[in-house]
Amino acid sequence: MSAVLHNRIRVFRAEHRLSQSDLADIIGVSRKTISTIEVGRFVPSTIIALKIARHFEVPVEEIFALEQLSDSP
Amino acid sequence: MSAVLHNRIRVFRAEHRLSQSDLADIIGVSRKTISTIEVGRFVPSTIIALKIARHFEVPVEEIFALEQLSDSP
DNA sequence: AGAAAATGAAACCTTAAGGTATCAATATGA
DNA sequence: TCATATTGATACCTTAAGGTTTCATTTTCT
Repeated sequence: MSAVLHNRIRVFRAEHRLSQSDLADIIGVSRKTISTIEVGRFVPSTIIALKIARHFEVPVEEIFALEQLSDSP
Repeated sequence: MSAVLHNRIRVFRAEHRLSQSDLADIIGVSRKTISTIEVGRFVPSTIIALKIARHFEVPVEEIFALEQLSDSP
């Protein structure tokens, strides 16, 4: 199941002038969660992805994208 | 972070005549993973959600939807 | 420059995701 | 009807997500 998850959270945060803490509070998670997702260390749950996308009013695919690796078609 | 994640995987599987095993193989996860997600017992990772949506050629939001509960805006 | 805000990271902990294997019940089809 | 496929569930295990807290570094703003 090795795939890399790219994200553009930082871009959307910047556009909306939100700090990681701001977004974390809005979404209802900890700042660490936003930070680790943003840096690409953790893969968020679908619930978190949907909440972030919903807040920025874009589809999930505009924020998160798969980068194909070796396996998993 | 209590939210319920609705999904329409079964509908898309039916339309595409795929068994849980079929989809599991295509996505690269176990059948149990598809089953538990479909039944709503587990919340899948964003990677799995993207892979499922990509296979059915629809946005994630057409397959997975948040159902608001008490907290978490 | 100096204070305050923002960010990345680390340690530590708890719980959920996801894997394998197996079984029973239900569909499906020849 | 009988065989096969499909599905839901269970038990057990491993690892990653996500939380809290804290610290150092970097940005940002006066």
